[in-house]
Amino acid sequence: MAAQQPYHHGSLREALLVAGRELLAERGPDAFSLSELARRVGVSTAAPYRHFADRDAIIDALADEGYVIFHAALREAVAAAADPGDAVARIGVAYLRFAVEHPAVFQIMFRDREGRPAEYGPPSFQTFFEAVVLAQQEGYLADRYPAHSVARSIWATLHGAAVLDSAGGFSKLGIGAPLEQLAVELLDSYWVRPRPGG
Amino acid sequence: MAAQQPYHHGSLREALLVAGRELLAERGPDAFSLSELARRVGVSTAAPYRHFADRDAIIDALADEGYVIFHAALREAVAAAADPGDAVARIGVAYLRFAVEHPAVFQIMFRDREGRPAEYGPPSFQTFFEAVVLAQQEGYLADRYPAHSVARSIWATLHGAAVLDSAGGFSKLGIGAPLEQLAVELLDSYWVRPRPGG
DNA sequence: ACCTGAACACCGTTCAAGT
DNA sequence: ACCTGAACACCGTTCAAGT
Repeated sequence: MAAQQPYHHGSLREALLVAGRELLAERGPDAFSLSELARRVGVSTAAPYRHFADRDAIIDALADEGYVIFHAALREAVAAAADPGDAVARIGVAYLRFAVEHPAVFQIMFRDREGRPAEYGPPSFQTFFEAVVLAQQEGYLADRYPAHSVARSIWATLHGAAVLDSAGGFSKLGIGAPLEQLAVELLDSYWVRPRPGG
Repeated sequence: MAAQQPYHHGSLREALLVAGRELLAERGPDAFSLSELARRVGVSTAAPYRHFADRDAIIDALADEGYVIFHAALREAVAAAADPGDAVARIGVAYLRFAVEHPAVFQIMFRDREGRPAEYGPPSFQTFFEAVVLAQQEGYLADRYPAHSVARSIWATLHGAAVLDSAGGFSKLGIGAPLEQLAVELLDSYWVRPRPGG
């Protein structure tokens, strides 16, 4: 029911991102086609180049959208937490949930890329890091190593689980436990005193 | 100095795998081109299809080679270990080292794929699992959760660290510590009694 | 049985030309 | 300023034809 498109699309950049989000979710990062995207938006294959440098630039823009959603999810987890230990635990669940619910976006967020190395999705890691610092201070997490080291270990555990799980690695072992239970088992070894409700 | 190739290559399958290993290491999985591979081996672009169903089949074959090397590395780690706790610790170092030394192969080994879900690189996970069982029995690892759960958590920690590190995530934090030190910090929380030499 | 040559559909990217 | 049309180099894959 869209009206006949005028020669100038008007909000092509927006339209490319909206349709791009869908295309990425449908096809995954590897099969994400710029030509297909242009076709869906009803524009020539050259048109997107007026708004993005190349294919990678669009994917990066979609990754940026992912960082925003991801970061919001982590902040919600912290906001809902009863105390610093609970905050770390809830971030764990949120991390896994994000990876399962947005597998393609999750993949591009942490992919390696020339001039844009896979990062921790800052400022998300910063949010997590602060939660770890507080949890250490409250005695929930060991302080044998500095906070950045502990944060890195827990982050790696969550990231590894997210990658393997979203890729089907865990289901291979016949484990279909809910994310909450998985998160509890994954982080179990890090607690040095019981969490509230743990 | 290669002699003029006869019409029948003779060992094309082998040659494709050898050159494929190189091409994969040079370009990474995404830019791995079947045409380029055929060109390097000095054969028409259609020739590889006599030996592999498609591009994915060659990459899968290269992943299989990766599994073999990976598995050998884990077994060497176990063989060199002083006891079950040390075996788990050494597997950790071997895991990280493999990811750093063979980043492209590591990526395709654990990639998601239709009909070939990313797995733990069995039988490598089995080797690791057995080491965890023994380490639990010897009291090095907690037995609050069953061995498969503990093994999964440690595996996730190593996998996450390997992915983030080989993608440049860790260097972002300015941490250039050697792999051995990184492995020690990553696995620190899992030990419930000191390892030999820990 | 194994490989070539040529073709097809698709892709990312560029650029002169249109509005 | 923004978009089209047509082109280029490249890709994966297929298939009749060659040895």
